[in-house]
Amino acid sequence: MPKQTFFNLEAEKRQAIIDAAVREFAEHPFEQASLTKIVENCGIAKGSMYQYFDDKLDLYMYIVDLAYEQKKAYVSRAFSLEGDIFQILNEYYRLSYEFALDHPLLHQVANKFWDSRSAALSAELEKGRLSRARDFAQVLHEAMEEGIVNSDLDPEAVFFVYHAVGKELIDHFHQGCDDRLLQQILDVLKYGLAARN
Amino acid sequence: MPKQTFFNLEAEKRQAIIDAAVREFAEHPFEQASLTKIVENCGIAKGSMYQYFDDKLDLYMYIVDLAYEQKKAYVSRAFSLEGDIFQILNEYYRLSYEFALDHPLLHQVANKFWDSRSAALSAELEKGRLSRARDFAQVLHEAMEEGIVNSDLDPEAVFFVYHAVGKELIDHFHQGCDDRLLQQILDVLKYGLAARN
DNA sequence: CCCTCATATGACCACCCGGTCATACCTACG
DNA sequence: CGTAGGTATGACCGGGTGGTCATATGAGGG
Repeated sequence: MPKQTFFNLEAEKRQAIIDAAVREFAEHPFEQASLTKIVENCGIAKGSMYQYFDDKLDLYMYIVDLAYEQKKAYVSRAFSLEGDIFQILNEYYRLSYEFALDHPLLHQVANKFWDSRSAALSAELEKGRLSRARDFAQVLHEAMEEGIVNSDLDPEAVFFVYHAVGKELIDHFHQGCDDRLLQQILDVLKYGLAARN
Repeated sequence: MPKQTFFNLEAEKRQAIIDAAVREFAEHPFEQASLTKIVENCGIAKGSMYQYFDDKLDLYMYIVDLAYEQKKAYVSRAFSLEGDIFQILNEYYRLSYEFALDHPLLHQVANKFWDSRSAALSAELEKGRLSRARDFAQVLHEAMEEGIVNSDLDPEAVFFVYHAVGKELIDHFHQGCDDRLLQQILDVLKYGLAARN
């Protein structure tokens, strides 16, 4: 968490720091991102950064949280949608895509976070995965009870598949992902490969 | 490609270099792997490394290729299997898992390769993806013609899904992956979420 | 024996990193 | 005016990096 000093800053300066950090963390994973470049790009002294944040990790997690807060503002609408699980998933990925288009840098920050292999970040990663799993399990359970989703399937395995495909999808958003392909991919998951009768 | 000098080395010394490099690249992605540590761990001088390889990238690609050659020796059997596409996929991931158990370090090297974000590696990454896509498209096409696989699906989308799930699966092999979960995941892909009648 | 040529070496280079700290600055209050 | 406390600063630290190069070694052939 940033120190109080950071929040005492004039909004303009604070934003300059955030912007520079977002740009750096959008381009490089945590370990390869350079604090030195961030301070150069926002025109403050290296030492000042340590008046605002404990260390590089503190700054990073602040920026990642910020990116996820903004993403949540887009994506959470999907879960309050009236409709079956397939419509919800549809909307979820459509909104994720919209977020990626509107905030490409924040999107990349949030995205690169999942590639982190640092021991210091593994706990945060697991926390994020669990929170996603809970949201998904809820929706899936209802759909199985309603008979919309094949209840022979293992919910854990279903989440595994959606998590994997979701990650890869979101990875590919930056190269543009037409609605058609997105639809086709969700159809593959919906109908499965095996021919029906 | 390594220089001729490298192949003139006594087998034992050559292997020591390979082993040290494999260990380093199994633990760290290309950008964070340290040449200095590699030469320390195999007991040769830093300068000698540059008698054998052009630079760090040259060494890295040699090691990655080597890992993939070994992996192919395991995995290629799946494609010559008599049986439908589902049996082939089954065998493919089972063999991948076996490889990960038998050669955990090579497995990690091959695996981490896909996380590379360096511009210098993106061409190699795309080449690898295309080669996988071709193998897969072949099997998929046949299965669709035989009516085993739902031919309404977009082959590109099917590959996307399998590529994504395959990557995530293989990522998780190092935490042990019981056969049951693997089977369940493949079932999710096979039958799809939507209830059948 | 000497000359040649491939190979081995590690000190060294320039550069980068995250983080620190003595110092200076600035404002507000007494 | 003086002092106190929050803030800004950038030179500096120790340590790391990939890569180079003058020099040494060693084997083979004339």
